[in-house]
Amino acid sequence: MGRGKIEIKRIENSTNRQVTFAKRKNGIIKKAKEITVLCDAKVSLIINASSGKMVEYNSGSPETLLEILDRYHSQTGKKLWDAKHENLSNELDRIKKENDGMQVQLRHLKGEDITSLNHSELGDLEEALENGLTSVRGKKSDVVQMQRDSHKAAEEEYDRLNYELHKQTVKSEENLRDMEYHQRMSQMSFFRVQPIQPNLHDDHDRE
Amino acid sequence: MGRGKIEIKRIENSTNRQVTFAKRKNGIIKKAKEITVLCDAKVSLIINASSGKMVEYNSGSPETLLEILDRYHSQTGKKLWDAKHENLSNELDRIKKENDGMQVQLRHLKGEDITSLNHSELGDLEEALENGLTSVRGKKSDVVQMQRDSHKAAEEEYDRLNYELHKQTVKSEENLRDMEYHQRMSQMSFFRVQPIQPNLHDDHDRE
DNA sequence: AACTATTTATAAGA
DNA sequence: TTCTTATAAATAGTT
Repeated sequence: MGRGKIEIKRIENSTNRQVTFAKRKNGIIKKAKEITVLCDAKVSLIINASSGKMVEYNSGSPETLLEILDRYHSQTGKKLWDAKHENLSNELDRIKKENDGMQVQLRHLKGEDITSLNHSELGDLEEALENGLTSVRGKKSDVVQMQRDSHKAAEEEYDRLNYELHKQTVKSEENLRDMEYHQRMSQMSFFRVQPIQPNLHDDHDRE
Repeated sequence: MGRGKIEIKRIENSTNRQVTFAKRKNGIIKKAKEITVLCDAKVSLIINASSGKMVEYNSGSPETLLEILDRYHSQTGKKLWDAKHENLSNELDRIKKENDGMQVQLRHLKGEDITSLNHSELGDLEEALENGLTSVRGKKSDVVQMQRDSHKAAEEEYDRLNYELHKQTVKSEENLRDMEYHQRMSQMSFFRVQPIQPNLHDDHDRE
């Protein structure tokens, strides 16, 4: 449709190609809008120029695009963006299974849901529980012992301090006694030695 | 473009609308193909009829569509399927945490990694283990009892069958004895009674 | 970016 | 439906 018919093959002239792209791009978008209105259709249209420029047309909101893509996905069964999610999805599945397994184990260890277990499984379970119990009790008694030890150490320290205090007290008392003794002694010499001293006045008087 | 000009508004006549949809849908797809070839463009086109029927056109493979959508995503910054990814990611995190928690619990119940636990936690753990052990032992003894019961029942059945067999044997022996007795009797009568019987011939001879 | 000769798409009819 | 065809619309080449 134009001055001349063109073959449908890549337009080699770059300028020409860009012009044609712009024109036809608008044309397609216009058509998309028209069919949307005329026929109640939902259209998702994304056009990438080789230059990297991009345009889009969505009838309706981005959610509509998502809906369309969802339907595309479910109807065609093609992967599309699932490839992105595949790893995540797989990991989720794997971990969910792991989870379930552990949940069962936990319940068994708590003695729940064990109706379906046979005798040997119950034996294994019992053994595991016994081992756990032994281990936990050992640890617990360690903790108790440690507490006891630290308590004992504290008591010993207390005793030692008490003893020190006592020693100090005794020493102080001794010191006190000594002081009193000396004091008394000095008082005694004051009262009693004085008269014994030669009375110089007397002597003097006598001389 | 047609016999008459039409307004761009919803076509009320359903048949007409469907026809127009089919025609224009083809037209758009044709245009999409053309621009793809002419201008080196990448086009992703998905058209949904209100009826639910869907068509698509992608220049290139589904991966191209994915690429286009990727570019759409990165260029527009619009969410699109990120929401899905986010949900998945969140769930994965949640479950991983759950998993870790259970793993710790399991290790604790097995008596591992309990160094960091305090006395009260150890006490709780011990209690849980004891409960589990009680429950498992109870179940185990139930199972043993059941086995014993079934064994006993089997033995009783065996005894009963043995008794039946014995009865049968005794009966058979009695029958055998009876048979032998009767046989002997008949032999005896054959050997002994015969002579006692009136000898008809003799009688006859005698007569 | 506008123009326009032509081609192409398509609305209505068969 | 599909085909036909008159006509509207799109657009290639030109300015």
